[in-house]
Amino acid sequence: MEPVFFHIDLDAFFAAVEVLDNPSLKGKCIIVGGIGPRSVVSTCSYEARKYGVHSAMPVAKALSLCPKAIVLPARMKRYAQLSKEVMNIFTRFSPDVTQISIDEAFLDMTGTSLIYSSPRDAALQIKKQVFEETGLTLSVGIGPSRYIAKMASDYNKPDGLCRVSPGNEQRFIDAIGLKKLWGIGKVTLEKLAQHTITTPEKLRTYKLETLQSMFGQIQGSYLFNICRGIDPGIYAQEAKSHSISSEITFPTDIVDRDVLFQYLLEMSHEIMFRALSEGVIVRTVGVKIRDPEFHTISAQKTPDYPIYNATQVYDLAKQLFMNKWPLHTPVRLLGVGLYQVYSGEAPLQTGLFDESETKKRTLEKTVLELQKKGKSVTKATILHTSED
DNA sequence: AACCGCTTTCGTG
DNA sequence: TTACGCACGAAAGCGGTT
Repeated sequence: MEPVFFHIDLDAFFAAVEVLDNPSLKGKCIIVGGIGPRSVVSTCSYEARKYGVHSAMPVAKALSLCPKAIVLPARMKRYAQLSKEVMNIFTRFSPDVTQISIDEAFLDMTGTSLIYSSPRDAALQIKKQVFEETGLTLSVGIGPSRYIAKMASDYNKPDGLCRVSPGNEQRFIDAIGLKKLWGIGKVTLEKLAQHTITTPEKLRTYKLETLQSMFGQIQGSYLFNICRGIDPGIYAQEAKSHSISSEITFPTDIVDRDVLFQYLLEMSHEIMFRALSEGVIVRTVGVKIRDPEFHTISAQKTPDYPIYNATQVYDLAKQLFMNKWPLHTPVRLLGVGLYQVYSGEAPLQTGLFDESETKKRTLEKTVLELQKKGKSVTKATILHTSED
């Protein structure tokens, strides 16, 4: 049976939710993003986009382009709530819904022609139900593969609907151009341009082996495929290990080691709390540090034992920091991360804890439960733990 | 040759 | 005029070991 995929993208999602919750904002230039001096735009309303404002732009620059814009802080909890509602609506239309971000999902609609008169009709029904039940608009891309559907949803937005029928994949890719292809960013675009490759047509003149020697094995074959409208198949990932991290860009650069260590401590607790909530095994701890000139370094350590409490994370992070960062060098950004985070099913779980380690682990969980309950407790807990 | 640890780079929303 | 977050995954390249 002929495959049919939908890619659905909520329009200016964060900004749309803010308008939904405060209708007096309707029709205005809305920027959702950070409030600090070094923050960037997460999402902006289409009214703001007319002034050249876009995601990832520094808020200060956005305001110079569009001084009348209203800047609002992100309310992730609220967005997550509405996202869930919308995703639930999607499940009425397909048993195979894959959420890929807070505001995007793939639907495998293969075979649903028996239920809906056409893919277009199904898409219109989805748009209608989501709008009636939540007030949000969205854009739907329909195609013979997930990759094509993803490109199609971007083609005609907001409140868009675009279908690429089988056989037209390559024509469609040519129409949208290299810059808008999923997986080609600023750096790759520039590298392609240096080889005088500026269109998908030109890219197709290169042999697979040539592209692989130019861009590496994986990216070479990726480029070879997407410029022909062939799905690069990057969705089927067998869940291995993942990572949990936290980082902060300071409002002004920090030199004071004690202050930096205090941030390391708080972030260590926060990420280990998340790990323990998931009930996972952690193997690697890393830090990330950026100086005022944007030079960024990272350092990791994988001890030959698993990591089971926040104090361990902090001690390792502090060691890594001290080994890597010269005294008196200002820090713009500081981060801590857990890597090689395995689910409970991971082979490492069994037989690695002796009795006392198990006790410590249990204690840590209890402490972190307390932390959950309030800020004053959080502070006290962190201080207490650090002095132990 | 296969795998592991470490660091950097690139891309996404 | 400049201005540039955060969290995550994938991959490359290197040195090292099995």
